[in-house]
Amino acid sequence: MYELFFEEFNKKVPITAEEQEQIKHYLTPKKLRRKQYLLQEGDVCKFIAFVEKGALRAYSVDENFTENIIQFGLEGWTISDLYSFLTEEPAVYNIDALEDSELVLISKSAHEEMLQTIPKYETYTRLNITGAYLAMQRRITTIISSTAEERYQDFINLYPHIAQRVPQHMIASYIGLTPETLSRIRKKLSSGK
Amino acid sequence: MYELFFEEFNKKVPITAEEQEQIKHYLTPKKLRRKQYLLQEGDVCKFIAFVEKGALRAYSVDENFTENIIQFGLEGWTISDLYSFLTEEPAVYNIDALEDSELVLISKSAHEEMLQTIPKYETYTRLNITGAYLAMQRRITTIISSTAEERYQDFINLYPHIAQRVPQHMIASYIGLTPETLSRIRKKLSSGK
DNA sequence: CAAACCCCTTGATTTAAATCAAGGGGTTTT
DNA sequence: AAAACCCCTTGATTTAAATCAAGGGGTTTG
Repeated sequence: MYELFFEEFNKKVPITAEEQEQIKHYLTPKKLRRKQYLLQEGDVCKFIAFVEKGALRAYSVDENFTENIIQFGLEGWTISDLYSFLTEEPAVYNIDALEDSELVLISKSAHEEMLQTIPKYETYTRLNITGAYLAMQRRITTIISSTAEERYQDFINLYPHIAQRVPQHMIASYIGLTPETLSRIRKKLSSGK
Repeated sequence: MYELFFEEFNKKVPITAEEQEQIKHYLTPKKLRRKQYLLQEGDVCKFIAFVEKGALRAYSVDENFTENIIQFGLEGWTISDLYSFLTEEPAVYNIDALEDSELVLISKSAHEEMLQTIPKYETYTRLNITGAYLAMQRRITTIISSTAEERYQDFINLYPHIAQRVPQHMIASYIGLTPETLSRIRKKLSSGK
């Protein structure tokens, strides 16, 4: 139920069995069916979600109803609309499941209580958000200075297994391309040009 | 010398005069002249820099010697090659001053000691990196789903005063455009089209 | 089992932005 | 004070990617 969560936690901050028991009280398991929403835009985001099993995505929808995927959430990853979570303003992102999934949710009050009472949780959170920041910085660097093909290559190098679990059109959206362009790039790359 | 640093610190985490004195021991003031490097790619980044006064930029250089600006650093902001700082691998970014500047540097050892001994410093760091993450997430959302004009508008809305302190070609680089394109957008926007 | 849906690819055309070139004007350096 | 440099703009052309359209094939639903 929380196996992977504590495995990842211990990678970042080793904790005792006692601390683990303490933290468990703040965690809420949740299952999602494929295509089921975890968060819809306009609602306040009231949790941080850790993915024990499955795959999620976070995306915004623009005025042409185009979905822009900003984040995937696979096993071991954390996903949220963090701005909404922290400020309690309405979310701008939607989050739903790409396959049946099992999550560990941390509510706002649990989050704040643990920050106050469990120093290793604050360290875990700082390291988590630092890792997310670095991933995003790297991503911006790539997006700003790369061709479409380079973007796809970079994505595949970074996440070799995601392509098998996520539709091509979602990968295209995530890296800022159209599905047709991605299709042409894939053809070109596979024919060795 | 550390006035703005503690002002920003207290905004995030109020600290006592005693804690402030304690933290002061870990801080190192530094002045940079305009165009002077703080960091060059290939060197390990050994500090986190807080900008008391002035303006800096962080950028990478691609194989065509094109500079891609990933971050500006104005008063009140923190700037570093964080990946290099944390992993001690060679930096991929350069950081230099756009005007004469005064900084507060935090070395790796100071950073780690304060994390261990001053809980409010860990909170300050977590809140800092969380803010940076949210800014970057918002930026990725904009870059992926906007036209060139929308990108510039968004930049100007977010940072109305930066345009007066930073050359246009650097703003163009930061938002992923060429100077010529930015110039045409500015002309179009100012003529009310 | 058929209809409906979804994913992906391909071709043709359009378009937003890049690239290349040139020049005006202000600032900095010698 | 002049040369050198830098910033910015504009025009012309090219190009990478988007858009539009169409269709094949697999999966899901009724």
